[in-house]
Amino acid sequence: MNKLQKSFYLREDVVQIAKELLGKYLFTDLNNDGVTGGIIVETEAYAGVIDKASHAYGNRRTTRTEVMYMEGGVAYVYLCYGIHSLFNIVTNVKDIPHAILIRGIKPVEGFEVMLKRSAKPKMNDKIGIGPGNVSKILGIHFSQSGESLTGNSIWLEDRGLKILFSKVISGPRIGVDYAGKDASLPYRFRISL
DNA sequence: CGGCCGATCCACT
DNA sequence: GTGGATCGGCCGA
Repeated sequence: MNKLQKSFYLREDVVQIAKELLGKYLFTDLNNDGVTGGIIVETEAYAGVIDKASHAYGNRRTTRTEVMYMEGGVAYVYLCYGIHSLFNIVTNVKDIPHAILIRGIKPVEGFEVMLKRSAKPKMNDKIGIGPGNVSKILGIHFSQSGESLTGNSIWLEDRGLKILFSKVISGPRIGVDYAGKDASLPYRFRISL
């Protein structure tokens, strides 16, 4: 197993890391349900205090956003629209609140458990598409915000899958119209597998 | 302390 | 293509 180590998350270029996350494997082992996970196929970068789309814009610190100020390599999970837990990966060093939203995975392990969590009738590659669905099928809850990504509950692996940069589609982020000109930054990355 | 609203999803037309 | 579900956190009073 080639688990991504702390050093991967501590680098300063959050946009670069967001791109590199495509093709990496995201796994969870929670609630004694066994290992579940898949290949990351869509990400969005949130570039900290200067990014109006980020919860940490303007160095805003609250109980919720404090997790983003932790040293890279932890999960930032928060509730959206009262229903969905959205899973983010915190990067950069302590006090630099960078984060990457995982918007989609392609399931590879623990199909039965993920299908059950999704409450969908049948399995397909779409059950992991959408940031709310990612957390849902992986069993991630916003109470897990701050959880380490180098432990045994939630982690990432590099299994040697190569992504052609020519196949990576970039574009503006979703649902951030309120962010002024930052809304048009090409911080969203995805691939089709 | 109360009101507002969001980095969404799904069922329905 | 559209609107309803649903609730914790943020902000202003």
